[in-house]
Amino acid sequence: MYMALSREFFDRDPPAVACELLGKVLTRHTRKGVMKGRIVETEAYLGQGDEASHTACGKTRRNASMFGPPGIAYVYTIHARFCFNVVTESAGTGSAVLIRALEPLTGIQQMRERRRRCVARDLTRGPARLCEAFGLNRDWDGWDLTLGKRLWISRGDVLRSGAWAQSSRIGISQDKELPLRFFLTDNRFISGPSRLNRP
DNA sequence: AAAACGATCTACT
DNA sequence: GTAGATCGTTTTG
Repeated sequence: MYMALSREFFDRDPPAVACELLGKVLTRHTRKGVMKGRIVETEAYLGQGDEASHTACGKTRRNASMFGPPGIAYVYTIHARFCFNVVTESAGTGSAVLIRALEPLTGIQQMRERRRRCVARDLTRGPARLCEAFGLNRDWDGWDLTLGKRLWISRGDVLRSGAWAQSSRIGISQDKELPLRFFLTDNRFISGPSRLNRP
């Protein structure tokens, strides 16, 4: 069967984890059955030195779980929606990877029920959209994703070399461009490329 | 207590 | 491509 990713997998620098999460499978079991989605887009947030990270200004009630051990979830609200991250590196570092888009695999009916009136392609294309489809909210903040229980991430397909690409971070003003965003090339469920900065 | 803000989405052009 | 919605969290007075 499919094994949950280990704590060691997440106990590395965020860009490495963000890159290798591509192709992995997010699974959630509910009373209605199982939902699976292939991770196709991610974004790394470094620790406290990173201006764009929620932990840049230290620990608050909202971001507390981001200072926890690697492999636990950090779920926060933004614009009346939720976003789902996985904590990376050792406890106290404050780094994480944001899951930006999934390719729906199984349990699509269940996802559609949570996301009425949306076209199939938009079901899980975007960080807040996938949270709605999977029913992820602040209740999941701090959940240990290495346990392989009701919500976890397992190995997916073996990716051929060059199946992924990286780009600069968007949506934040910085003096330097950082290669922190990753996505599977030629996947129709990524949200990024149409919105990325181009020369 | 009030105001400002944000790792976004939808609808519409 | 973008204006407007939406509301919890943090910051400010």
